[in-house]
Amino acid sequence: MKTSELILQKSASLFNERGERNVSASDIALELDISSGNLYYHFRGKDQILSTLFSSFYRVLFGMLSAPVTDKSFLQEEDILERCWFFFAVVLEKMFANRFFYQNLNDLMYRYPEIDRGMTRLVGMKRQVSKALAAKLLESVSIKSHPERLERISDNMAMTMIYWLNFYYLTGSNETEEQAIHRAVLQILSHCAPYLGEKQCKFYEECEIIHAGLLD
Amino acid sequence: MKTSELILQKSASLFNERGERNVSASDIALELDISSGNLYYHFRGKDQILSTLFSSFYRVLFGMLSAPVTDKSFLQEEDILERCWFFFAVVLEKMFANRFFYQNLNDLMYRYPEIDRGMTRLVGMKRQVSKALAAKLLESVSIKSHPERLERISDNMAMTMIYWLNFYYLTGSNETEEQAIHRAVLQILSHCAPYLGEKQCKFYEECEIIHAGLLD
DNA sequence: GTCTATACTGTGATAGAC
DNA sequence: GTCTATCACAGTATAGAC
Repeated sequence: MKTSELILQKSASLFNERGERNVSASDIALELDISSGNLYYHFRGKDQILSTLFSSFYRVLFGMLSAPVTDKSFLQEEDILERCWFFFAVVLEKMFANRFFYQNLNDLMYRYPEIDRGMTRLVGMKRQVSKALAAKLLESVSIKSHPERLERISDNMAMTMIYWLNFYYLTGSNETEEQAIHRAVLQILSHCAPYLGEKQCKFYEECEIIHAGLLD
Repeated sequence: MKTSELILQKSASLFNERGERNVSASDIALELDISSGNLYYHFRGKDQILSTLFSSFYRVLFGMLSAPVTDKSFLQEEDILERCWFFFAVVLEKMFANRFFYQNLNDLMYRYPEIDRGMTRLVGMKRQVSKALAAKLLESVSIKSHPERLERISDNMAMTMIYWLNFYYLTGSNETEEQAIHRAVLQILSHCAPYLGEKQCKFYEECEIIHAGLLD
């Protein structure tokens, strides 16, 4: 494996572990058993490592988030709730692998205009997608007459997508990655739970039961 | 006003503005037109300033959060939703004034064991209070048989309490402090909205209307 | 590509004069 | 209490040898 690839990989894992601010260029070099001079040969500095990590993260996540609004068939499916479940699970998995961006969101956006712009766009997509999915899930319910209600719900979904893993960490829980992600998906969908139709409600409750089972 | 008081006050406002990590002891001294030597006479360093700010924040917020579970009469009131509204508004106002703690929560908890312990306890209280309030608000509804549903809702409330202001900032909104806080309260209460009784629902909708009016 | 050596910077921190 | 040095150190960055 190429050194520059190794640097990116190790940087991401150290950032996740200790927080981006608490990892210096020398720390990364040290952990990889290379000299810091070598590291600076491959990247102009920590800034560029971060920038590279972010653009690749941005590209992938943006693609994932676009799917439901781009792919016409997505929203038409019979089993829309199941599709939502998988959609959020995949997105959250990607976010989890790069959770250092979310754990220090404000600081990173303050210091790097590039991350600021990118994250703002990603948040925009998250809200847009949440709104589209919520609208579909709740189309049979009578909140159509309350547009601000729908917005309230989709904003809650977007916020949960972004912050649930942080929050869950705060509660001192130490589940496996898989459990944490499933729980997060459940928590996102919970915003729609009171409005679900009978068949969808059944699926949602099954998810709850399966998740409860995982915790034993 | 005493210099040490001025230091604390200016530190908090700079932390809110630029993020704690981006403010050095010399920055604080500079902004106050005092020498950094003078600052170090009053505090052992930035650590101690932060520690002082946190203990005072912790003491006040913990007291506020305890009220509903300590004060027996709180949950017995007729107008429980109104009381919840004021409760959250007061708590959020305090949190807003010290928002730098929440904007860099992970990093601060990673670096300062004291903040870690304190914040963990505060989060615990937030969850406990949310649960008690949600249980009261929803007591007439049939989710009593679904204890995990109640937990889902109260966790959503606690998460919203902690992260809504961060999220709202991400959406690029630039409301006044007052509007932002009112919106946050509304968003917290929205988790209970689908389960409210007729009379409470009316109050909730009034809040929505008033808030919408504020935005014009 | 990789190393060693070195220089620059910002921040944290203290001593001693006033 | 407040100031003016001054020091120590960590993190960033570069030059030049191999």
